[in-house]
Amino acid sequence: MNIFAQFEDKIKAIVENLVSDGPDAPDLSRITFETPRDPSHGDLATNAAMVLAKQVGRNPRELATRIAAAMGEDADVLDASVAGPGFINLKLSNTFWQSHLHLILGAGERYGAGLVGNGLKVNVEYVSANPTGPMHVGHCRGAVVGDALANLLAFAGYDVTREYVINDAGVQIGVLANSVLLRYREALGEAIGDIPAGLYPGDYLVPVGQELAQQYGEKLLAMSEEERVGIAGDAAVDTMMELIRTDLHALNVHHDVFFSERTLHAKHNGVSEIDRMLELMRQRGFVYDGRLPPPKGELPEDWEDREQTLFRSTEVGDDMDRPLVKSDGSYTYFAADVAYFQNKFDRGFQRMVYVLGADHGGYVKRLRAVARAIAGNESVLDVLLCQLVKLYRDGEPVRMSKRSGDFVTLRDVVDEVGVDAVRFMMLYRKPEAPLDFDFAKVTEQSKDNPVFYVQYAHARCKSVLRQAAEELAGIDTSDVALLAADLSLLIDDGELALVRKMAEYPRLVEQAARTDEPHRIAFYMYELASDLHHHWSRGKESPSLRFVNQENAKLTVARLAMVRAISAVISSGLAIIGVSAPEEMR
RNA sequence: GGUCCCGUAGCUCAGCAGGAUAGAGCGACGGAUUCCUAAUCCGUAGGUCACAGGUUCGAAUCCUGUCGGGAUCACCA
Repeated sequence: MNIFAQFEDKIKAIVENLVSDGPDAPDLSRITFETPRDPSHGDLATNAAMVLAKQVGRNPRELATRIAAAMGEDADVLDASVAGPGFINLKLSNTFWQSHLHLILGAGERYGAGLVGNGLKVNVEYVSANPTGPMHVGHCRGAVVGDALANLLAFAGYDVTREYVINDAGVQIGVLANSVLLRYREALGEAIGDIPAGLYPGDYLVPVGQELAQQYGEKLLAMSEEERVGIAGDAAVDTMMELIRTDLHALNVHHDVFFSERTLHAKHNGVSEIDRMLELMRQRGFVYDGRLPPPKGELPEDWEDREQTLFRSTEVGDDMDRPLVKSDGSYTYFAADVAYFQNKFDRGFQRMVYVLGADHGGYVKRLRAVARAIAGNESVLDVLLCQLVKLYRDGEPVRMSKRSGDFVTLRDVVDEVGVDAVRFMMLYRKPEAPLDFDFAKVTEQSKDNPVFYVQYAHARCKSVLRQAAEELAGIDTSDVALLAADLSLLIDDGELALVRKMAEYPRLVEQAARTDEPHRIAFYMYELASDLHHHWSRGKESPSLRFVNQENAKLTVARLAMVRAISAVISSGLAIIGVSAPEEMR
């Protein structure tokens, strides 16, 4: 339990006694503890009196005084005072913070873990880039955010499955296959000239064509169109997925399941998963045959009014019903997605998270409708919409087109800027804010990237531990020894402030997990690093505050214990972000 | 035109379940290095939280509307 919840429980017990004479039980849910912005207000502040005053018809300050008096009896509370409109400020004893530090040390990198998830089965789907080429820089954000979110949820106690959907069933795979076949003919010695419009021109398809030429010789040319395209498509998708996996690993992004969309289309005894889903939904009244009203405004040129198979998503919150079958008789992507959601539901996931780019914003209502239709409510669904990354080079916007083969790959960015810097940057702003990414600027100024600031703090902690071992003969800096340190020697306010900062971490993890906001971890890491650097520099002016004190081994060990705790928290947070925690930076 | 996201310091962005005097980095200016890593620290300057209403003890935060920017809008994925 985090210390805020701990004190909330304490105060609720007190409050229940104080106001139990009323007719209705008061609503205590809005009572919270915060760390006051101004440290002179104490360690913790609560709004309890103000929240309750109106409910029970009493003066907030009078109520606060009575609650504070009771709170002051608590062994951990040094002082409880009333301030402002009815805040109750608590000053906690040094003993409390010292014993909390002991608790952090005992938990180590698991401090703050496992507090909210309850083992709930969560599916996090992210990246899912089309297997038609290497990943470009635009995929970067969703990949990092999704991966960090999965790390965060797992840390918070959820049973997380990380999933990637391979869109290997649409028309783009046919285009890809034909693009590869062109490269195949090229490999056989044919002059192909310019790549025709409508096909993928990228050089990355050249090896696939060569591979086909080597494996099949000229045999493919003699095959039927369908067979040839099938073989080329399979080969291309396999190779592209290899590329993508390699790129993802370079970005330290990992998935548990690569789910092929084709499996939803594959017939077993003449029936596919989509067929079955459609039948089920038809029975439940969500699928019908009908006509859609034409789009508002200007009619698309190729608009045809026809009867088609529709999903009754208006029934469950969407703006319009959605087509499930295209005019050529094949299923729409949406049909596959409904079946895919059903598939996840059948696999027992209690919560489905989709990490999508902002260009999919219009898709969210549809997904909610699907969740309602299949799971009965939309609370099982969480959509994290990442705004797009605008890429600049020297202040000029970079135009990218996958069609023309002209784009900055994710790999280019990772190789030049470094995984740690890229990941931290992607997480150092909330996902719903647009992100400007100047390639040249990031590359040049990588030293200014906040990731190094945090990593340096971790390296500093490790450095202190090494230094102490060198300077004090016979000192034991093992975790076991530090856990046994006499922490009551830590009485400096700067030291205790660091413990207070660390004590915020478990609640932060809870909130970040609850709101799907991994970026909060990154910001907290920066703050904790800042606090450490600040305290460190105090040792320059006051040598008595330095962690390593050659005259006092016991004090040194106590301080090392605190340093060790900080390194554990930073290391834990960086692991969630997916950034390395270096032992030294030189 | 409909829907979704954004609007906070010169720039890039935080702001925790509505809480006390709105924060950080960069940029600018001024300082700190015989001392556990200066990849660091300290100080100064800089704000009508887009605008207008509403909810309440209290609003950058919640609701409504307006303005501005971005994304998206049958049969693509």
